[in-house]
Amino acid sequence: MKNLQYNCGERRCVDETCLASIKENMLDEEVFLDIAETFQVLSEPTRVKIVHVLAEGGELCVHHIATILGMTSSAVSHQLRQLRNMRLVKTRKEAQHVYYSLNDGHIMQLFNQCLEHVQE
Amino acid sequence: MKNLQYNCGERRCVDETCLASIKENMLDEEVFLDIAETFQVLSEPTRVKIVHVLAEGGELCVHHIATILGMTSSAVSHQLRQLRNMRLVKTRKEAQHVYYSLNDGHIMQLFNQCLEHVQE
DNA sequence: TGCTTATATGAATATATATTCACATAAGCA
DNA sequence: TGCTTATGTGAATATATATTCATATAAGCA
Repeated sequence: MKNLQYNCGERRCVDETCLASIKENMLDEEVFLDIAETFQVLSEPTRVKIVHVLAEGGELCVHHIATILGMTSSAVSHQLRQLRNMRLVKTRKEAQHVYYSLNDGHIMQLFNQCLEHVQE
Repeated sequence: MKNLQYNCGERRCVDETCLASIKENMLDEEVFLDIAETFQVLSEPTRVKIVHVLAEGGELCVHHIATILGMTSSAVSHQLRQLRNMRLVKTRKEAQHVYYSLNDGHIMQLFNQCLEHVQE
């Protein structure tokens, strides 16, 4: 796999040959969609907060998350579905409760890195 | 600064004392907004593509970016404004052209990390 | 000076999506 | 069995935002 680590532009590139070469090096449309989708998960404050409280609480049911955030269970449940679909959280059912917890994955790495940056 | 690296939930937490403690450990609203805003920049395929072509081309004017992506200059310009506002790109004016290039920063680290994950 | 190109931007439109609301299901409990 | 609580979800609403369109400005050029 080609190394695609990106740095700041040191190169200068304006001729037609170069433009054609950039066009050829375009990744599949799907890759761009995947990247956008990944960032999209944490592009919403509510979902960011949910991830944070799960990191703090370890395992929490919908009602508790909603209480902590001061939101309705319904709103939280809708957002949890998205986090579930993106495998950012996992669930454990116990009686009438559904406990949510973080599902270790790539996105948590991004989250941690972003948190560090923001807190600098 | 408190260490806030998050792992999967090994802890179990359901009692009221614990809930109160989580509430106390909530970060400032602004932190959650900052994180969401950071991820928001790359949550859109067009902006992801622009970052990619700038990484390939080094320095490109609006028209060239638009040509490569098959979009109007206007649409690209609108998106570039957002990337500019978030300091993800920088500009250099030369005659009637405005050359855009990546502005090394935190978000590019996130971008590279995400690209790696997606390509696995 | 007039014409073309490059860029930027406000307004309008189209689309995506967060939250609310109403409601359904399932479990515990009196 | 009824009542309450926990969760999930479709539809409606409200809001955010991507793209288009019209237009403005600035630079190069005939």
